[in-house]
Amino acid sequence: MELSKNFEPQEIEKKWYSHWMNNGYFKSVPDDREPYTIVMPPPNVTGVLHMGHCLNNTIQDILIRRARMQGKNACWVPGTDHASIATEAKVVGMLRERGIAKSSLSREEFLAYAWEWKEKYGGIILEQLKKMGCSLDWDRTTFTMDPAYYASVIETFVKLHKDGIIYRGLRMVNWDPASKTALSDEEVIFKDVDSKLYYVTYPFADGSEGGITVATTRPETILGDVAICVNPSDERYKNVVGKEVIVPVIERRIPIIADEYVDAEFGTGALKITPAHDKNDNELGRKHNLRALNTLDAEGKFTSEELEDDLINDTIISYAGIDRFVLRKKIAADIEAIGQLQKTEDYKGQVGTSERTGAIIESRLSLQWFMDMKKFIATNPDISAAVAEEKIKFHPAKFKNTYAHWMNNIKDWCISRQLWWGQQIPAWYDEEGRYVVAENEEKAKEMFNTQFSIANAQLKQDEDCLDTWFSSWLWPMEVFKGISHPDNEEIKYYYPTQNLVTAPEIIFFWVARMIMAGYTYKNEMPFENVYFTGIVRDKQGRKMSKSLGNSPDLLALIDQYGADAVRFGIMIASPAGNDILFDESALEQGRNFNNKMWNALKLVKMWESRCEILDTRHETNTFALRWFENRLNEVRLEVNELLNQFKLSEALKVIYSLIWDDFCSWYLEWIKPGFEQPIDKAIYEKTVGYFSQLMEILHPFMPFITEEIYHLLDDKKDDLCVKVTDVVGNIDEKILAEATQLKNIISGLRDVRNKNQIKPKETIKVHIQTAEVAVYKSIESILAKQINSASISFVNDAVAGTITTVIGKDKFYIETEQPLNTAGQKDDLEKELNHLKGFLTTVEKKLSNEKFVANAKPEVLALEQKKKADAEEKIKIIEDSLSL
RNA sequence: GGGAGCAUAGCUCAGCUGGUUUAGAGCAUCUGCCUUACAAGCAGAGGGUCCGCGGUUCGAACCCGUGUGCUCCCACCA
Repeated sequence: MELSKNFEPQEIEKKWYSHWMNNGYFKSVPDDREPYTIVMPPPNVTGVLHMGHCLNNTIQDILIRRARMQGKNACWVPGTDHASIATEAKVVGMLRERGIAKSSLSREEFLAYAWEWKEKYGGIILEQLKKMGCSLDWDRTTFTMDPAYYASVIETFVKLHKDGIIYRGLRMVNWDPASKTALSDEEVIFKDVDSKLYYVTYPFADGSEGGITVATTRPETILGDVAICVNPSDERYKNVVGKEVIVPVIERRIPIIADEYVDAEFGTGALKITPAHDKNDNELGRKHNLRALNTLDAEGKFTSEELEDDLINDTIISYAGIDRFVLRKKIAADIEAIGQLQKTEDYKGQVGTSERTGAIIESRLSLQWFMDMKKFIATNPDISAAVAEEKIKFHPAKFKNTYAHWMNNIKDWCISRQLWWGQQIPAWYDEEGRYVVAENEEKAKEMFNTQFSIANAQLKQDEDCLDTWFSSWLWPMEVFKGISHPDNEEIKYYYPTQNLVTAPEIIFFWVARMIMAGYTYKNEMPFENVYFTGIVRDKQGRKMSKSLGNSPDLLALIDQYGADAVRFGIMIASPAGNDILFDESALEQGRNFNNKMWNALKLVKMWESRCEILDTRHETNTFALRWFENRLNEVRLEVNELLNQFKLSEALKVIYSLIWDDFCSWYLEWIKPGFEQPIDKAIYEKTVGYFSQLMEILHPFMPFITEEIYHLLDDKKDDLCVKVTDVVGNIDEKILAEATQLKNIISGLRDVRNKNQIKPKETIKVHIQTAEVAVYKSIESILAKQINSASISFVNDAVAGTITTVIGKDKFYIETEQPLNTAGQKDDLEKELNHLKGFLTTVEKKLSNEKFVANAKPEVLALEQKKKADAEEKIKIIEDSLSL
């Protein structure tokens, strides 16, 4: 069979993915093997594949393929997340483009559009993962709004409500005026902004001279002011506490009160209190029994609905419907017009923004559903202990602290969203606003009957739906129906899962909450290890984003370089938890690696028809065989160890070097027969075996090319994808050391050739002066071939008229036609000599130090003595050479 | 404001509990090669005050202190 010049991934990748699928290799059913489970972090249905997914899923695929090859029952579960707020925003946008307003639709009509959208776009990302070679059990694909999943979320809500952990209450929440919904604290992102501090004077109500000046960044909230607060120990304001002042524009009389909360150092030391629009103000308001007057509607526009009639004047009527940021400037101008704006100052502050819409968050008093997290985590001490005690291991471990800190400062979780796309809150209200929480209307009616003695109540379900994360926290259980059908065979077999691979950004959103849910509902951790990936950035270290246009099209990259090369490129420089700087040159390196292996295959295949049973050359070649076998085993142990520690990119580097350097550059060259010469059959067969093993080790990282080469090497019945790896045998350290020495000699003598400008085709003659002639017997012919030497002989004395070099403890005399560059040789030897002398000095210094000799461990001391002896010996050899 | 982490070759990073040859790899660079698997390649080479300063120690890239510069997380001082 003719092999193409370079590796051509496209067809081969397609071929193998369908082969693996047709054979059901990714499918898992419980059996008597040890399970190895990963649940994929479900991407949003709105998503398309980007570099972050690529990194994340490549890592998972490496782990799961490795487990499969370790003989475990590997199960990797795919799925998608309904992503309540993100998806709803997309659907609303899509409708707007079609000229349909969400407000013109009923809930049912809107949801019909949303499902239509989900069916159309929701599966795209999963299809893209197949291109990357991800070995997911597709039959298990789960969606967080599948009927059973939906029911399990509702059931969880009902249970937690019954236990008094979920409650409904009027609280200050983070309000997103763009999507008109409440958000949890985690969904608010604080950003630095340049703003202004406005100094506004409130005149005294009794008409006395002056007034009190406050500094505020938000003049628009003045309309909701109910008090001015100062620090009780602030001398400046001692006399005014208890007095009343007039709020500018709205002309409301409000008291001056005192509270320790106020920082006398900030601004003027006087704080205006707006309980309806600020969390801290709200607390102060409650403490001091103040009203909360809301002046902004759900979209962040001014409304006078909650103001008392007598406070509404013409100016205020003219504010109706004005957006908060326009209003800010307008009110500032109006206050300035009446001479009560003292000054404005530039101010650097922070504002909270919505993670999804980017809108600036309003603190808003709102009736929402909450989870009492302190109470919840107190129900099971394992929730806090699991990570600290490393029952659940974080990689890298530094995220333990982050987790612990969050747990210790946990706040109530606002779980209701004013959205339709999601699990609708199972609370049922009658006309008088009484409510019960139940799985369905029928049960709700029964409850109304027992609780309120109302038969056949007319009930209406809560309009709102639940936070997306209130469903995804059940993911590792419910993908195996562990909530909807507890104690089924699958959940018993697959749970707890082994690994979670995810981004540190969602440690609170998701990881922490899965741990809580896992311990609560299964009394068991959801996963043993959490591998936190870094953020994929561009070459300059910038986050990849649509607006910067620095986010490459992954599918185009796969087309261009092949999936294996992309996987290689993204993995080669991505240690756990570190950001990765994505550079297309890494993909080139991956593609080049493909070609390297492909060409090695071509070389080996060329020999296939030239196999003969040969005795000549065989003896020295056994050195290459014995060495490579041991080297292979050595690396297999090392890779195994690295993978156990989740050092994936380290492992890949080691394998890369094993294949490129050890196998291609050294081993194949050592056993390579001369031009059109036959190769020994035994050597050929061993080589095919080694090559197959190399493909086996690399397979989890680069599944397609390895499977292809594995099969092209010889006629194999099995597939690499499901091959179970053998145990590594013992390692012969002696031969590894001898090979290292041989490599050093080859490189050293090649360097001599280079420096003396001996042309590659020109042969040399080498005379070796060594104490260990026997060692050279097995490597002699390899050495001769590798340095293009016509002959190798052993001598006891210097050979005149040759180039002399010292490698290790042996001297080499090189006979050549070239004129001798004695000066250059001398320089090199002297350089080496200086280095050794410097080294010897440091060693001698140590050894002559009494305290070192007294304190150092015996093996350290022995080592230093050996270093000294070695150095002295080498120095002597070089000095001998120099004297010639 | 609180906490965590990082700083090693031009770039990206290894270097585990202090001693293994006066620091390693990949990429990039330079030199020589179209050598019969591979120029997307081969062979070889150069390149570092291990961020600064101080300390502990017989011995520090590694431990401690301090300064500088980055990064991230948490926290609504209006």
